[in-house]
Amino acid sequence: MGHMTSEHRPALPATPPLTERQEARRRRILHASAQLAGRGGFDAVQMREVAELSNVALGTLYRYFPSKIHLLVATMQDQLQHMHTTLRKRPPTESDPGARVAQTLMRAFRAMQREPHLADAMVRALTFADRSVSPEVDTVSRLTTAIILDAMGLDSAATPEQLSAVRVIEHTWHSALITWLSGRASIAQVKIDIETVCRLIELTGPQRPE
Amino acid sequence: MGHMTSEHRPALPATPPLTERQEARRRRILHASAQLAGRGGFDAVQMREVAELSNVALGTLYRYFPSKIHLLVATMQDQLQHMHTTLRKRPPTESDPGARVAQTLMRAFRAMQREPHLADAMVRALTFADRSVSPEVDTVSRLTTAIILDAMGLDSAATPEQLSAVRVIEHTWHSALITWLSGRASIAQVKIDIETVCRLIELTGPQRPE
DNA sequence: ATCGGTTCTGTAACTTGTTCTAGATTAGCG
DNA sequence: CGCTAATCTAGAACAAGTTACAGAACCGAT
Repeated sequence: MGHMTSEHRPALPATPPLTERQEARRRRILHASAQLAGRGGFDAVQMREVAELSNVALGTLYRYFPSKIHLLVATMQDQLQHMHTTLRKRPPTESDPGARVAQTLMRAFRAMQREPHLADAMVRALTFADRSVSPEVDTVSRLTTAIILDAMGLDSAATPEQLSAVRVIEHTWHSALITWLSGRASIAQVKIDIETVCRLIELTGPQRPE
Repeated sequence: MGHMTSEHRPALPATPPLTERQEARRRRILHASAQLAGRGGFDAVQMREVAELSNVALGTLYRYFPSKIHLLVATMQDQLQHMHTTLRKRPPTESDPGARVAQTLMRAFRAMQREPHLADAMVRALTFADRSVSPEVDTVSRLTTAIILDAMGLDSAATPEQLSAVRVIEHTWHSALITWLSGRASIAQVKIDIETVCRLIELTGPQRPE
């Protein structure tokens, strides 16, 4: 009896609909994860502590998130959603697409500077994830791409070259974050790297001026 | 007791000279690490196995490499040295600096395709490393920079802009590798990303004012 | 309200990175 | 050579991620 509930299954193996209590549990878990991560970074997110803090048994935690990496990547999804809606409220002011992307990424970067431990936990999990987490990491990647494309302010679809540039920007964004988080690059350095890579956008097949 | 010779300096610099047997032990450890990594990637490098395979006690292994991450980053240093000398023997044939860098990185990439498990172990360790491994990761970064600068064929010193471009290329290189290793990007995709980012070099010519 | 299957809980066990300890071995030096 | 300090070995012990399992609680359908 497949009713017509809003159920699209393009990718994931049909997430069974969660009851209210289950949704609440999921929330509590993600909240506890972000809280612990914000306090002490990747290492401070200990599965036993997450379970206790969210009033859930350890086994249940693992039923919701099959590994610590899954949990932290899901936490990043959550935070990115917030970031995306926040950024949409105040679109970048620059006129150049490249400059707009750089401005947006620097805003995101400043948000991370406010919670460096949380950023550490999420980014480390993201880059450490192996194939078993690919779908979730891909979701994060798509979110990041959406944020960048938003910043570019494209009316029409992006060209393949532009998409390549966006992917390179994402690469630089993640890797620059890592070097900053591990203390091997300064904030100024990250800024320069972001601005440098955003110049790629100017190079690519620009939207034809009308 | 307190002799003038540097004894247990908590800091980085002066590695006390190793005896021959110690040098041999270090070699055996690195060899065992690469061997296990080549077989099954990051997870297959288990400290107890490394110790046994290199005929060294577990405590000794930890004296030489204070963590699994340190060990794998050192393994990467080792492999990169090889790669550097190998690449030097056959410099890139392209004429454009950007194309030369892309060609060189694609060669390195093909080498990794021959040992994907080893690449996995090394790259995952590199990006997962925290502050305690910063000096070692920095060494790897300097090696990579040297390879890229070599490929550019610079006679004189690079300009700051060029150095920024090189850093962005490094970011892209690492991150693209990760997406490939975790199965989220194809080999062709990585190639495109490398070629895309290498276009930055053309932008930053030292003898080009505009 | 009751039944049957699923989910959740509490807890123990297992895995692997890391630390610690006591004794054997080695290196450097007079 | 013989001494002393450093290093190495073997093994236990600890920490945190992960798995396993028995019983309680919950959900949906009858």
